[in-house]
Amino acid sequence: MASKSNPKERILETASRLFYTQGYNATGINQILDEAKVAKASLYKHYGSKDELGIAYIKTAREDWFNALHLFLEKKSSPTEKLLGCFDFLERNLRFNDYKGCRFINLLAEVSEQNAEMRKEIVGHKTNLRLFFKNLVSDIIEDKPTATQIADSILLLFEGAVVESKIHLDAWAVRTAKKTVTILLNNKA
Amino acid sequence: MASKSNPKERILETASRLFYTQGYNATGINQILDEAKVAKASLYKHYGSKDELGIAYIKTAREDWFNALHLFLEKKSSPTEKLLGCFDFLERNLRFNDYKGCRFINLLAEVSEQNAEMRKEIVGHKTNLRLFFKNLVSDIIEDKPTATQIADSILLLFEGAVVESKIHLDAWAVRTAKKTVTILLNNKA
DNA sequence: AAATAAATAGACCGATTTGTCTATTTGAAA
DNA sequence: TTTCAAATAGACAAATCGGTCTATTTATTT
Repeated sequence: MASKSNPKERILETASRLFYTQGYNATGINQILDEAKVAKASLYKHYGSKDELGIAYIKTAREDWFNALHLFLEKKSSPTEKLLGCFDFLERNLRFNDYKGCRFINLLAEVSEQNAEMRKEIVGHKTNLRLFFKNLVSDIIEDKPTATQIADSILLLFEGAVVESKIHLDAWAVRTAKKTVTILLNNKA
Repeated sequence: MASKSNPKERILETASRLFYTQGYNATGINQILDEAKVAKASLYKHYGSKDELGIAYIKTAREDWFNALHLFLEKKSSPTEKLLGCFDFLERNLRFNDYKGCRFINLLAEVSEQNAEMRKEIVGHKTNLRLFFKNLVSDIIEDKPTATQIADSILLLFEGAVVESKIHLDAWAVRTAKKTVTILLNNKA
């Protein structure tokens, strides 16, 4: 239960849920305080402002996301299995979150140039995701330019699937993306 | 000049620009009025509320988007040329708008379940885009399941390129997507 | 020129925003 | 038990939000 943790954690957990489901600008400080059952002074003591709470939110989201991915891929052995497993992970996650999409993409739509630190975290996360795919594909395909091209294509299919499943509230896009990844890999491997 | 058009048009033009660059929730009525140099009563006469202005915004954005696409593809003759031309159109557009991404995806991140009519317009637009690709690919690939699979893959590459270029403020994703489309088409055609 | 409609400026409203402050209570360590 | 920090409730502030209203001026039409 979130209500059992300490105030600082409760604030971040509640903010994380509300920022994700309602959006950052549409979520007010007072709603977070109400639902977290925490006093206002506690929020401004642990986090200095709403923006800093937003930064804490996106930073922990970064850690959580890759932690969950690596945990999911633990049992997979080959690079190909891991690559395809990413799309199973994605489908499970999107479904679990009622197709709310990607926290980072959603936030980026709201704070494009406003908060520089938020943007930095978002870009950093997506850069890591790009590198993650590149490293995996490099274990399968020797030719470097080809590996980069395929890896980036997988990235685009991945991101496209996230967005499209949020639009249509359905996971068909993720399965299509996964199928296309196998085609691309069989094509050049 | 926008300042030459009538108040109703000026409101929509200004709102369109601000909603796109700042986000819907982050843009207040008063800023729109200030920059459009229009009285508040004019806004509430022509559009009944901010939400209805938002709906008008996304409806005209729908029309404008496909109009611009069809105009861009006018000279292209073959389906393959048109498919690849979509990515040239995308690159030109994204660059022109300083990589602000997709109006529809951005708005969806802010009003997911709040405003049902906005969501309907967004989903409608993206459904049309999906059908657009499907029809084009169907002219190239006879086998229907294969055509659908390829068309949806192109859609995902397209959407992924939009998102990724917004993140990295660069068009490499669009060019990668375009290249992968040629691979997919040559693979099965 | 008179009549009518459109647009203007700007006061005003209640609600809400982020953020500050005081005063009190809780809880744990010394 | 005393002490000290952490958390609480809640008043308060200044700004902004979307939205309404009145009164005046500008344009258009007859």
